[in-house]
Amino acid sequence: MANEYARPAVTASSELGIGPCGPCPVRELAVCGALDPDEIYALAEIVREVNYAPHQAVFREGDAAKSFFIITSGVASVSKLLPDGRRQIAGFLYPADFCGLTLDGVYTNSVTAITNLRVCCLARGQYEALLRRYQKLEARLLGKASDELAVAQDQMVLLGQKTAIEKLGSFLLMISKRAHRNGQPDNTAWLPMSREDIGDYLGLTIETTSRMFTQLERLGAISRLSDTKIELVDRQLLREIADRG
Amino acid sequence: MANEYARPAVTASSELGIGPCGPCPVRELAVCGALDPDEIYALAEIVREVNYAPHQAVFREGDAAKSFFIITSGVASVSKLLPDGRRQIAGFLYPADFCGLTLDGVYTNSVTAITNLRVCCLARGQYEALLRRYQKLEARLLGKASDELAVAQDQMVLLGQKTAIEKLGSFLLMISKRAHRNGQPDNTAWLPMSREDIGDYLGLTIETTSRMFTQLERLGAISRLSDTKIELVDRQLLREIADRG
DNA sequence: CGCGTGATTGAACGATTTCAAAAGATGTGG
DNA sequence: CCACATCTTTTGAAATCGTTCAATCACGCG
Repeated sequence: MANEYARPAVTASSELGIGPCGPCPVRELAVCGALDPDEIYALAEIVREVNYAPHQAVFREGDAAKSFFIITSGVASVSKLLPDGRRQIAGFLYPADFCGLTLDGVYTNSVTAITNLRVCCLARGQYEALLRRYQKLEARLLGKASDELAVAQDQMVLLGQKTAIEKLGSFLLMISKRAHRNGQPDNTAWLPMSREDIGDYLGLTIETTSRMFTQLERLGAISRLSDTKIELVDRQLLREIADRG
Repeated sequence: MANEYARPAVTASSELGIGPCGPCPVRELAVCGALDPDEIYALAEIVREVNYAPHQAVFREGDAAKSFFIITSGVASVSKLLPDGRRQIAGFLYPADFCGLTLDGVYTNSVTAITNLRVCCLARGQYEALLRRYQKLEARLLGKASDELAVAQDQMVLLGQKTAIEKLGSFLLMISKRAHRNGQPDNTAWLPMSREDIGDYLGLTIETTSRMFTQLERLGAISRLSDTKIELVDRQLLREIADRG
């Protein structure tokens, strides 16, 4: 069933009259938002759209970096492995996020589809040429990168200093904030990723992650509508738990 | 005694015939390395050199971001605080590293001198103008930022997955690698930062950090010449410890 | 209906923290 | 130059939090 996607489906830009960027749902939010309509047209010439099924890899740590990607729909994880198999998820990618940026031509992390995923894919040489041509694109990318750096440092605080319940509380608040920013209700958190993914993101085991869900529910901070749907019942309480245990 | 530096000493560029960039020891390595000699001259017009004594803050999380900095000599820490005082050190800055990059005009972390520190300081407006003027400067900065992002993700693996002894082993290898890259012997690690700094960087308490030093020494991986000078006796062993416990 | 997978719960264990004290280093003033 | 005060690092013992191992539960699907 997942095999239907084993070879990602490709939609060449020429197949769509106006090109893939015309109907793009994240054009304004992504790096592309730096470009004017006519410049977008040049962009549309060189991008490919690619789909991935859950658990499929977009690329893997150590692979030659052939492309740069922008998520157009779905959710993906960014992860790194230790030699013995321990895994750290460095972050989750949502529409308008990018991945595959690298200095030396080798990916330093792996990106894997969690839900059905649609990405916009630019060959490395082409996107580098594009950056040189449109400086505002490079400026925007620098802005996004410095933003990511700030997020990464927040995650270091979480991983290095917070207790298990603080970690899960912070995570749920972060997810709901992100959903809110994208126009969804902010008292709900949709969790397309597994408990294992969440644990690997928070530096916890599956079991501890699960126990903290139960504990947050018992404290009245959240309510579990399903495994993947969490209601933030008492946002204020959750905030306090996230910062002070 | 530290008061001598309470108001950082400033050297205006005009006071030096050739300007502050002429004798700069890190010009080639830092972002500035992207510029040609005549362009450096324009840069020299707008930079100030500033000195800080140990423990002095270059800037603090939440401050209005007035400047962008490049370290020219000494070592500094990049840290973030939780409301209750817990602290995470996100990284250490060495010569040629930069700090103070921000999207929205507010610093998202604090930078503090560990040793005597000398930095090159650019007013925010001026460095933004400079970026717009010299695209290769922006390209280089993007390169450095994406590099930092990769380092940040390595640190997440360390914080989220590694045990105490793996953390300290990885830390010592990282420090010695960095020293080697700067032309120093790679079998020695100089640690200008306190045990508390190291602990806050690795997500450990002072006591655990200290115990892991003792344990690495007992295992024959390192030898302590002093609190701040560590010899990496068995690099291979240290590598194994760092990755597999 | 029964199987398989992912999530939850329980109990014992172990790594790291916490609390407390000793040992070393650094600096000051007599 | 030594004695004393202060600060940092190290060490020890007890407590805690999160993990590990094992079993049960819940859901989706053939």
